[in-house]
Formats: sequence, C-alpha cells, structure tokens
Amino acid sequence: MAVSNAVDQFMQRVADEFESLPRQLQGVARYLEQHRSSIMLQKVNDIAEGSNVHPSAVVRFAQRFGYTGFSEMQAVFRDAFRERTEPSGSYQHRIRRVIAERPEKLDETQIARSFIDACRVGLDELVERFDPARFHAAVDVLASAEHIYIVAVRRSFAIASYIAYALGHTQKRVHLVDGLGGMHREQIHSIGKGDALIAISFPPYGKETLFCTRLARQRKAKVIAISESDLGPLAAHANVLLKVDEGSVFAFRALTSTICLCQALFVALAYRLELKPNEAAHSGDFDA
Amino acid sequence: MAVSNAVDQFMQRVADEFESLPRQLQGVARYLEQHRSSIMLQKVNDIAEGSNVHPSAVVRFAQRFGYTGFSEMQAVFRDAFRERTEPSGSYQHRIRRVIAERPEKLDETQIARSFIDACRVGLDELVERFDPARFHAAVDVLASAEHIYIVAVRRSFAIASYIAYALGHTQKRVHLVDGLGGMHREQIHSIGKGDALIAISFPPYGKETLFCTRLARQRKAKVIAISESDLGPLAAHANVLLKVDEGSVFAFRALTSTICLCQALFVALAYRLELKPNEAAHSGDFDA
DNA sequence: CAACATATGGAATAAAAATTCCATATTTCT
DNA sequence: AGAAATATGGAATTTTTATTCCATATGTTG
Repeated sequence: MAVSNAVDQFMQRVADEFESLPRQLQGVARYLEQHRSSIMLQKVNDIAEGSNVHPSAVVRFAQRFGYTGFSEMQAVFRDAFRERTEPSGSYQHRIRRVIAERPEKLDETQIARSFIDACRVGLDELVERFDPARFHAAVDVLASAEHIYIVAVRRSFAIASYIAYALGHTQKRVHLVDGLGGMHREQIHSIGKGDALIAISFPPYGKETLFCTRLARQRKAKVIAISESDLGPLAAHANVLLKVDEGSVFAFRALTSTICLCQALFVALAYRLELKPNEAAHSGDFDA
Repeated sequence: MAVSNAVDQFMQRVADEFESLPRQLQGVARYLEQHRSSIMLQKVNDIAEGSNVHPSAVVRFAQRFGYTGFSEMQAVFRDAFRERTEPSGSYQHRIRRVIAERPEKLDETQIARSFIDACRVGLDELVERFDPARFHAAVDVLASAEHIYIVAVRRSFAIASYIAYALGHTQKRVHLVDGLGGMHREQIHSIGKGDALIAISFPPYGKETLFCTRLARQRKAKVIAISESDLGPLAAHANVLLKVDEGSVFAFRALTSTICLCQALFVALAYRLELKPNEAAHSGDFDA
C-alpha cells in the first residue's frame, strides 16, 4: 500500500502525457480529471458527451494508456472506489484467501492478529453507519421505562447478561430473561405497557428471542432490537432497531461491535439519567 | 428522519413488503440492504450471484417494486450517489440541515462516538501489545485440557458466559462457574490435575474469582488469567496471564478488547483442534 | 391429493454498451 | 500547396448486459 491508489497513479500518467495528446483526447483527460469520483458509474457515452467527443475517442484514449478499451480503464476507478468503501470486505477476502492458500502455515499469532484486525474494521463501520436518530430513540425508550427486560440466547446471551449487569447500576428494574429452568416464557410473562424489552438476535434468530419480542409487542411494551438488518424477523416487532454488522472472519462471528454499541447505549443512558459518570461507573469499585 | 433520500425511501418500502416476498426476493432484499452503497456499480449478475439467485429473479424484484426492470431500479442508487457527491450547492445545504436537525441530539451522538472511538483505540493497543508467546501458551493449555472451567464475576461474567458458549462447540467438557445459588465453591470444587481454568478479573478483583484461581492452583490445574497487569493478585496464581488494557472512557470500562481477545483465543483453539472453520462456527447455524 | 397458484431457473431474445472499421477531415511538414 | 501523417466521427460489429418467455418445480388450498 506504499504508493497511493491506482487512480492517482493513472491520473499522474495522464498528466505527464497530456501535452502530447491530440485535442480531443486532452478533452477527455480534462473531463476525467474533473470527474474522477463518478467515472466509475458513467457509460462511455456519458463521458464522450461530457467531453464533447465521439465515444470512440474515449475508447482510443483508454487504449492510448495501455488498456484494451474503456471498460478496462473504468475498472480502475471502480476498484479503487470499492476498496475505499468496503475495506472490511477486502479484509475478509484477504484473510479467507490466506487460509485457503496455506492452512498449515497459518500460525496462531496470525490468526489472532487477523481476528483483532477484523474487529477493528467492524468498529470502523459501526462509527460510519451510526444512526443518531435511532440511537437517540433507543435511549428515550430506556430512559422512560421503569422495567427493562433483556433477552438473547446462545451467542448473544453474553451481551444480554452484560446489559443486565450494567443496567443494574441504574434505578431501573432489570429482568434478564435467561431461560434458567426453561422458563423464558414465564420470565417475560409479566412484561407490560410502559416497560421496555431489549432483544438481541442475529441470523438464524433464536426462537426464544422472537417469542419474547412478539409477546412484548402484544403487551404494548417498547422493543429495542439489536440485529443485523431492517429486514429480519426482529425488525417487524421492534420500535427501535439498532443495526450492527459484525463481519464474520474465519466463518466466525465477532461480538465486539455489538458489545461496544451496547456499552455506548448504556453510557448515553447513564448521562441522560444524570447519573454522574462516577456514580454510574461506580462499577469500577466493586467490579469483576 | 423526515424525507431522507430516495434510496432510504425505497429501502423502507422494501422493508415494509419484505415479509410478503417470496424466498428468493427476500434474499435479494437482504443483499441490497447489506450492500446499498455499491449497488450502483454492480451488474445484475453480481447481485444475483451475491444473493444466490437467478438474474431474472433480480429483475422480477425490481419489477415488483414498480420499476420496468433492474436498470431503472439501479438508477435510483446511482442518482442518489451522484447527488451526494456532485459539487453542486447541495453540500452546504446538507450541512445546514444536519445542524438544524440535531441541536440536542448532538450530545448523545457525541457520547456514543467517543465511546466507540475509545474502543477502537483499545483494539489498536491490543494488537500492539500482543504477546505471541503467551497467547500460544494459552492455546496449549486449552488444547491439552479435557475439562475447562471458566470463572468471572460481575462485569466480566458476560465474557465468561461467552467463552463457555464458544467452547461448547468443541469436544472439551466445559464448566461455567456462574455462582448460581451461591455455589461458586461447589462448582469449582471438582477441578483437578490436567484441567484448565480460565479466570477473568480486573481491579478490584472479585473475591470469587480469586478463590477459584487459588483452588485451581492447589489442585494442580493450569490457570489462564485474563487481567490488566502482571502485578495483580491473579498473576501470582496464573500459569499464563493474558494482558488486556481497556482504556476507560467516561470513567467507564470497555469490554471490547477483552471479548475480542477471548474470541481470538477460541478461534486459534478451534484451528489447533482442527475443527474446520465451518464446523466450529457452525455457530452461525444455530446461533443467537 | 388434485387443482391451482406461485415461484424458479434455463434458454432465447432484446437492448444497451463498447469496440472496431473506415471514409473523411484536419494538421504537419517540406 | 501538396503529400504524409494523424485525428475524427458515422456506422457496423461485437460483446456484454438486461429482459422476457416458458417449461418445470414448489407450495397451497379446498
């Protein structure tokens, strides 16, 4: 990654040769320079028109710089864009490829590093896709509820258990639906209007979680769902849906983004409730 | 959230109708949702492939939502992107709107952003201070133990519960010391030589965790401690100590680095045990 | 479980986009 | 100014991409 991106390199070459280019191709060059950010989605015709030039001139331009044609040149712009906007995708790709290529050589340190890297990318995306309106709405719901129920199963259960712990430091009445003794149903049973449910679930969505979510909704409780997408079964019954997209590395789902979001939620709530930070995170004093 | 852009509106419609869509079209919907930012430069085939669907299904999807075909639907994404990036006066407009929209909200958003940022820094440090020798040693201990006990209380309990879940996917016998019914002592009681204990604790160190750690050591079990420093009380009784330094923000301790490390540990173990990734993270299939 | 409705995917077709070809125009050089 | 070299744009061709058609599969309902 030493040298900057491929587009810059290419544009540099164009600049160098610019003087020696025929009139029309200079026009194309100027146009590219001026619109580099949207070349990736333009057709030859758009560019030709924009440069007041015949489409074939654009093709010739590309060929002049060593590409077989316009398409190949455009690919440079497209790929550069992709790389910028889907760093995680390329990450995971790379990692997956590494594994596919040499499974024996992959030592534990590499595994750990890759995994941590992937988690970092996950947090980057969390910031990027952060939705203030929804976050705010979620804090609202929590702030105005007296009883807060929390449900999640299997992999996500750890998250629920953490939230329950954290909320325990507020004045709210906290109910962790942990399913102990198979009593999910009984534990959520008393939820009602004015209460809030935090439900955390990812594909393939635990049925206990879905059950609780539906029940909560029937009982007019507010539901905060933490899930992957607006389309899953949780979304339908949620008042607020907070999206978290954990990239999976090694076909293995991370949890960092989810827990980070939940902690952020708790911190924001603590502020809203005017717990002084020290008071809330009194945590620090009788903690694990 | 007034009248945001065309893409959001469209995706909203998709979300609304999602439930009533045939299976394949739901797949397409999910794909779009997950990749909205790059739909504009994908071909029908890319999307079809990404959604595990025949190209014609993608066209049908577009038509279902009132477009004449895929191209017209894609134009929505393309135009939205252009609008955002064209250097027209819209930029200042946007900024002004953002400011106008969130006068109060700014606070919570800031809190959340700072918190997530802090977590990112935490992960950065985790990579930097990563100690391969210790990590390797930890994997060794786990790989050679038949029974694995896990203990942590309060804030760290969530981590323990996650580890227990993850290890449940291996052949190891996993014992989560959860203290249910006040039975920490009884739960750890049967630990012995050849077993391993994972203990997670941070200042001010839960006494249950310390108790278990000491007992495990007496019984000649191997102890993996996850803690802040080499000097704490855990260190003395640990065979391997993995250091995690969560920065505290708002006088509030994050958990991301810890859980990230634990997941990395599990992934490395899974590889060591030659669980195929898919097998281990079969997780994905009957997960939360 | 039959009859119907709906969904799916292969293959043909249509449409769009890119590329090539070539006749003509323009520039350059002597 | 005339010849040679180069550039240009119209139109044909090729390639790629999108769409439609339809036979088969799948699920649903009475």
